[in-house]
Amino acid sequence: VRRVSIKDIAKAANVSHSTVSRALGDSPLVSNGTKERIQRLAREMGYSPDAQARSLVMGRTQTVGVVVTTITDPFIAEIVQAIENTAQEYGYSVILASSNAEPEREIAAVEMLQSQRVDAVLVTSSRVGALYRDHLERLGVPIVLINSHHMQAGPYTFSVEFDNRHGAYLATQHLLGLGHRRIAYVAGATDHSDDEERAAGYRRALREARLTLDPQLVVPGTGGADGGERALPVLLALSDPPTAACCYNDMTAIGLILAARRAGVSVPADLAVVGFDDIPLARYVSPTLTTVAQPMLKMGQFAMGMVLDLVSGDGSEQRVVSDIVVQGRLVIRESSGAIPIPAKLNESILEVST
Amino acid sequence: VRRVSIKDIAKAANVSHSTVSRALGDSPLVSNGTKERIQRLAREMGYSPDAQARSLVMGRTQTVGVVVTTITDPFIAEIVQAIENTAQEYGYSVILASSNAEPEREIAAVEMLQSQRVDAVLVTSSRVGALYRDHLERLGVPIVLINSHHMQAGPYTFSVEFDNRHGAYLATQHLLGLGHRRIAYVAGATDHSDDEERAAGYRRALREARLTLDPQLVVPGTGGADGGERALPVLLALSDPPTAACCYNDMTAIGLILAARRAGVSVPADLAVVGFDDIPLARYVSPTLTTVAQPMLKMGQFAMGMVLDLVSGDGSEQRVVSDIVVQGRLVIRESSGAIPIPAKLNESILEVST
DNA sequence: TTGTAGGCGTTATCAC
DNA sequence: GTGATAACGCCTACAA
Repeated sequence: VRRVSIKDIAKAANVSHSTVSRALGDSPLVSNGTKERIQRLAREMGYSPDAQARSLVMGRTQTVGVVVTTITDPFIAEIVQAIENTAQEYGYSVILASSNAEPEREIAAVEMLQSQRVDAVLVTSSRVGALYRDHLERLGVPIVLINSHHMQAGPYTFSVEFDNRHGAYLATQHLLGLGHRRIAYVAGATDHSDDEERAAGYRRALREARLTLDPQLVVPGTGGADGGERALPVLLALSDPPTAACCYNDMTAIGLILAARRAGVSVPADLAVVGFDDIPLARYVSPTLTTVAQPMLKMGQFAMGMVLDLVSGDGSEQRVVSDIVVQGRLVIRESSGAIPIPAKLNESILEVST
Repeated sequence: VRRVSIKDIAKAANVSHSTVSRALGDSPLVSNGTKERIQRLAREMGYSPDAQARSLVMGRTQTVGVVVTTITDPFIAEIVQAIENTAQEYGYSVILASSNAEPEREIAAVEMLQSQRVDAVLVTSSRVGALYRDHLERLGVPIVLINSHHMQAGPYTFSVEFDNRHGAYLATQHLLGLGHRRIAYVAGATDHSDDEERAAGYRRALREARLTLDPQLVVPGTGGADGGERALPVLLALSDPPTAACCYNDMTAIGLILAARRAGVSVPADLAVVGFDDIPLARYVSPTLTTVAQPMLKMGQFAMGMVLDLVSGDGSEQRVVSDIVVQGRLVIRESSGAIPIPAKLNESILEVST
């Protein structure tokens, strides 16, 4: 059962295949009569255009590549979902490639996407190594980095990033507003730039409140629940222990809360806790977790939007696309001890020119 | 900066483009000298083969389509991850299409995949409508349905399914083994075949234990946490309330546990609870949740493995591929009141011929 | 308004 | 061993 091509339709309609091509493309150069006849015929014969053949002559595939570390990360999944939705809306297909954070697989993925001649590449949450960056740039197609810290923008590289600093600032400010003066910061993995940015937001909030930074209140973590669990005894052992803790992320906060419960420390009465990320779990732990939510949906939409801007037109003109920084939103739940009023703050977008 | 093709390499190497094609394909028909020379040249010139052009002549794209309702579902994400990993391993690319469970988008997705000329399609967790099935079959490529209840296998359609019945049987048996005699079943959404199968497993376990089925012990739910929350008062109001509950899924179980805590009912002392699915949350609620884990990784691997079997060869011979049914594994945690010994039971595979 | 011819980047089938 | 040449399915000048 061979596939039906425009030539088959041409034969059946007694016209040339170019006429069929035009009719299916709804060209004005073909009479309405034959146009309808051909379109009906195409439908009846079960014609499906061959995207491969089309891109070969058109020079664009209407396809984008999405590189993720793992689609298993709920964060990334949400972003990819948004990307796919917008892509579909504009007639683009999405090729998914996961790297498992292994450099060699990341490179293999890029090469695969290159062979597939994708019109653009979107990369999420990659700690882009210099070497990898070179491979990306060599692609010769626009690249949009999402929450992937790129040191310097290349000619093809653009970015959508989350404002970690401001997010942590909001979280800390929230605790300050509740009257806390001894506020700890439980960090994530060391030398992770996300963590550094969040720590900076924490410090800024304290500075603004004219509090001196007590280095003892900043304890290391891991990014996982164990980090929070190990942090609790360290904090309790302090001569002047904190009454609140701002955590690198939700899992750290959850670890801290679990450890507190076991130690008989009441959250939020004895220790108020805020997390970061708003993972699904956050609304199911007890107490439910106050945290900073990232607008994954928007980030995906913006990223794909940038791609669409970049690939539209014939590519000759210089494109004017700005990097984007999105702001988070504080989600107040039980763990911080505030009256849980669904807050909807600062869900604005800050644009930064390239 | 035009792309470099084999013709460009041919010019640079003073050979014909066919020789280049052969050299790059590592054909034995070309002398080692020129072969190496050409391959080096290709690398230096930054050549990347054009998958479009190749598939056009080869008749296969080395590409599969994956249709999901939403990649946001951690379950589906895990399966897709496994699919992508195996696909990558065998040199296949995956095109992702999400339907949001909307029929029209599901059809649009299938048409897109058809235009992309994917070699096969994998569908996860779709409640495949008859209409949709027709569209799928019309594709003319093998289709593997994962946890998508397909009434009857078509010539191109194969399946990988989870044994819901056996899973619920295991869960219920576990509660029986702990001495419970009044065991409730909190259902999911009505007319969902997963739920029906799980309920059947529950009934079977009770029957085998020579217990009469009390219809009052089977209460409706929603599939979400609210279903479990609403179930609790219904169960407590019974003249002879249950001492244990087997839930349609983890979210239902978690809802039940949350409601129990608020009502002062101790879990597992007053009410033992088991869930189904082993979502990430299950190990973080308190008490941690005893549940039935589905081997998502395996399901993805099997599914992609079937695809590889189906597309290998020249397609002329009849393929012998069996539908697959995978078994779950009971994960014993705190909520059922058993001593939490990591159990590794029944992780076997049952094959059913097509 | 329609048809003819060429080409997109490959691989495959012939000759030489 | 290597080189012409013809596909694959589509689009698009150019010609009629």
